[in-house]
Amino acid sequence: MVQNEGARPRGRPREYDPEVALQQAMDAFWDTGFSGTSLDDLSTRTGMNRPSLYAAFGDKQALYLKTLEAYLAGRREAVAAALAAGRPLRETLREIYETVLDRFLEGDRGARGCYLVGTAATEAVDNPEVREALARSLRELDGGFREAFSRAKARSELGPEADPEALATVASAIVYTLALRARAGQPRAALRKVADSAVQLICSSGGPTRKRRRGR
Amino acid sequence: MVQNEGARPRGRPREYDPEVALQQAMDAFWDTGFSGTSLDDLSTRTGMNRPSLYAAFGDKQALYLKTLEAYLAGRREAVAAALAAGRPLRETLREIYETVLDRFLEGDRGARGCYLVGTAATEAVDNPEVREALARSLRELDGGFREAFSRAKARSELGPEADPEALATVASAIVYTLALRARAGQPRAALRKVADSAVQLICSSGGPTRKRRRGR
DNA sequence: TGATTTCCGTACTAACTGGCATATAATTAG
DNA sequence: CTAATTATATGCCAGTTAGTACGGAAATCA
Repeated sequence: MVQNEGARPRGRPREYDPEVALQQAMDAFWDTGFSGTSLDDLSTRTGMNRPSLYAAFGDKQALYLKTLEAYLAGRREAVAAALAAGRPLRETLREIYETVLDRFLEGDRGARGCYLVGTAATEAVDNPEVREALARSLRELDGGFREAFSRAKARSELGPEADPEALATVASAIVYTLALRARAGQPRAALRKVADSAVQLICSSGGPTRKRRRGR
Repeated sequence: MVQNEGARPRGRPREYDPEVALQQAMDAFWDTGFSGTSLDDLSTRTGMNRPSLYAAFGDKQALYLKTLEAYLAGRREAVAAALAAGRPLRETLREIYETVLDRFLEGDRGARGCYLVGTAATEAVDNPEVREALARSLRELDGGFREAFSRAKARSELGPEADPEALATVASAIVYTLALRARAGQPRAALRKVADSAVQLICSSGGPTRKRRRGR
């Protein structure tokens, strides 16, 4: 709302908050995909009329790409926060999965899973920019998990034979399967069980030097 | 082509093969999703004009649901074949992943991953029938893997502590991550590495009674 | 006050959408 | 041959699509 130093810009003030509107546009795409969401839908959900949408975000594809970036930025932040806490591997993984689940299960019209899985995957074949965003997203999540496993290994929470790269691909695969399962309507309890099984499998792998810390 | 006992049906013969046309329609949806594929697209890809499409498969959604079922049937068959061979767990898993990868990487316009992940996931929030098909698909694949792990456990390829249910969710998660990665453009070698890491992790879990059969 | 800047709202366009009515072609039955 | 049957082909429909032109509204600046 307030601009630089409270100095309002020159002309008629906007009646929307660009960040809020972007989030609302994302919600719309999240429910019905890129192709399945019309400008009328976007207009309704954001409360902006089409010319304003254009002025603010460009055409439909540009708007969609901006929502993708916003989503990625949010996830990046969440993963970084989980890593920064510096807690044991098990807890870090659990926190990431729990955070992710919260996000996947919200939504007025039912659980929607991961935004990328639900919308970008469909568009990726035909649209190089979306495909690149999807690829970047996969690399980022892999990287985050790899970092977690590397640290755990350095702290001897994992044995010397543990392969952070390999564990990271499995750990991120769990995120995507949770996304799909959420979208298919599976209840939270089932999803949590999936995550817990995976944490168990991952943390009890990689050699004999594992810590046997059961329960929370 | 040939009908029952060579007896041709009454009127003008069709100029298309329903099975081939269904496959072609599937290819179209696979590339651009349900909403992103128009009846014109379908008409072009199948070589059928719209009235023929309607007569053969019903409306767009009915056609799409039929392609989903066909895809599921194909995958069911492939998994059953891999299980029926009765080979060691490692080899069974490897075969399933290799089969799946072949399917995910084919396509004129680039790798397309899993049909369900690429198309049904997007539609699942808004469309109960698609959501149900997606849920069914997840259950089926989980079930197939569970069967594989149960058998392996019975043959002492896995230790008594191994949990077939938990392993199955991880194993199927790998399939979906392969689908996403393929769709994001990752090369076959990278995908194979993902699969191999997962096989390694899965097969070397679950207690002490594991067979240490390295390499092929 | 009036000029300037920025944004909003209506209404429009040309193209495309899913679906269907109708006419015609190709085949079998008698 | 004619009638009946089944498929294809053309073309239309009303509704929707993404995108834009244009005039008015709301603010600042002088």
